[in-house]
Amino acid sequence: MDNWDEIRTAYHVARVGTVSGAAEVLGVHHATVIRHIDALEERLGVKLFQRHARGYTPTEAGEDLLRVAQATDDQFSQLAGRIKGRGNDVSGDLVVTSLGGLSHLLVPVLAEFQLDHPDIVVRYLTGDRLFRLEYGEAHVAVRAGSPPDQPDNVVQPFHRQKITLFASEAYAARHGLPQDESEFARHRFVSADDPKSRAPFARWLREAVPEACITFRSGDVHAQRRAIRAGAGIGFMSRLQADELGDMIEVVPPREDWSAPLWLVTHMDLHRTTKVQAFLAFLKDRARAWEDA
Amino acid sequence: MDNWDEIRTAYHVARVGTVSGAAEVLGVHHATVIRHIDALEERLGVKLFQRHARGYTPTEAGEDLLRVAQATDDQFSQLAGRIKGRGNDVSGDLVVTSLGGLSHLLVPVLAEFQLDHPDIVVRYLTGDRLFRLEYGEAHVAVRAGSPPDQPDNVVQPFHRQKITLFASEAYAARHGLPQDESEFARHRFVSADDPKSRAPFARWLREAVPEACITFRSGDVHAQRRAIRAGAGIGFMSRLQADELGDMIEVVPPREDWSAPLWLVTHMDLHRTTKVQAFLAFLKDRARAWEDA
DNA sequence: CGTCGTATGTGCGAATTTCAACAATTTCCC
DNA sequence: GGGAAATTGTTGAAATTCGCACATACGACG
Repeated sequence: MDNWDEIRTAYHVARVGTVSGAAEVLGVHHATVIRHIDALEERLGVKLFQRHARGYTPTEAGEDLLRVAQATDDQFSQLAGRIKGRGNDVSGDLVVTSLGGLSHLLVPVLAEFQLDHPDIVVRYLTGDRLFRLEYGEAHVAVRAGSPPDQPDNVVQPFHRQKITLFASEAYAARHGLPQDESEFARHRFVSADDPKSRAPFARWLREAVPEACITFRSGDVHAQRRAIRAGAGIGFMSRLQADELGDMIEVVPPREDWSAPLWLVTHMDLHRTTKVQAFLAFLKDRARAWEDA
Repeated sequence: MDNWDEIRTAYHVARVGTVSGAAEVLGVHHATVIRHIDALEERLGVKLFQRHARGYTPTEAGEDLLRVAQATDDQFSQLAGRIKGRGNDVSGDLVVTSLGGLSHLLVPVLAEFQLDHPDIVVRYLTGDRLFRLEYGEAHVAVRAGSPPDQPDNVVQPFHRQKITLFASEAYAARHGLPQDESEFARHRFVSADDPKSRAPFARWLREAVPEACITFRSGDVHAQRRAIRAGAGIGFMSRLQADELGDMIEVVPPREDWSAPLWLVTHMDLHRTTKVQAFLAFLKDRARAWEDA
């Protein structure tokens, strides 16, 4: 039973009772309707209508088709309503992904956004692997570093974190603070575990500080942060994070070339939807407050 | 939501996950599939799939469509099965119509046919108006008189009733019986109420018998029969009916030109179905027994 | 009884759809 | 890392479908 359009044609003929009337409803020529019916009957091997000069009267098979097609038409109408409506309301899942290290930025925003839109179910995905927008794994991704260049993704600059070296007050009390770069060699540092990290501040650290001074390494950003907080060493952190933790001392002023830019990435197909647009607008609005920090 | 074929295409794409795979299943070119999807998405204003090099991943809207279309496909498959099967088994309604005067012939046959085919529901329609095959009011009609010449109906000769004049024994005892036509004028006759009846025996009666002698007239054949039986007059009846009633005297031998031929009429569209064919074969078989009477 | 309005049915030209081939990209696998 | 396979995307050519005009038939209404 292929060719659903012919079923739809037969359905309207059964409803209206005449080929001409059905043709008018369908917006096609009545010859087309006749040909559809003939083709469908030939394929089924059963007459669906009895032809007479006053119109088409459905046979038992035709009435059976009428019932089924009526239900189908209802189903499709509801489906169209749902689909068209879905584009214009903010509901369903909103899947956001980012590197785990950005959760302190995103989670409060996500929570507030969910409060504004109760029909939304927020799913915040983080992990070591990158979740891929092109496979529909997420609606919005926050990426760091060099601008992503996926062809099907729409990328926009988001936020530039002010990043610099921090030490805890406990560390400063014990080891003092370096006054300039020449004193770095006698301090301890906390850094990422990955020696090939392309983050600008990580590259700077590899050049400015002897490797032996990096005494605490972890692949997890949260663990690094806790280590700095606990006085394990001096390490990079954003000002926002430092403010939040409290008792953190800014070792040197922020440098522009340390800060990794953040990018908002959405898939082309989803970028236009009001749900995604609503979230992007909300996120950018909240991000303006960060700039003042 | 018109163009059901595009929904069907989208359904298969959502099922298989790739345009190429869906195209193979559908037996069309993959460019066709792409255009269907594009057209459907444009009309809905919402993306149904996210495109990537590994295939098409359905969005929420696409998954919604998948569910609905899946159900639709099931429904249509079942429908096709029912419709195709219906052509080959003897079930459902069997609607037979005839003039009311033939019920004594048809009812026993219909009852026996229903016994042979328990899935059949026999509906026997009689009435003063002719039920019209071309409007689907009946599957089979038994017509009398000149061969019907409807273009869409298939007509076959059925049976020729042996018709002649009968009188009840009570009438014969009271009035005697006419020995030849010259004595008709002093007898009483039972006939149809319609002075314009074109039935051959009715026309003959109008010419052979003075109108004043027709003392009992009724539009209902059964009433005429009862009147003859009650001795109200001499009247036309088939031999079969007379045998059934008993105590009837054949006034004159049957004449070939009195008997109205019966015709079996079916609508072209229904004539080929096994249900109708089964009934026609059954009816003709039983009719052979009448010939001997 | 004839006319008119509405219906189905059919041949032919045009428009839309479909097909075929090629290009580009990604992933898988060695 | 590199080649092979698979998939999407695009453009011109072919085929199917569609629309128009006309023929035909039937019922309603004076």
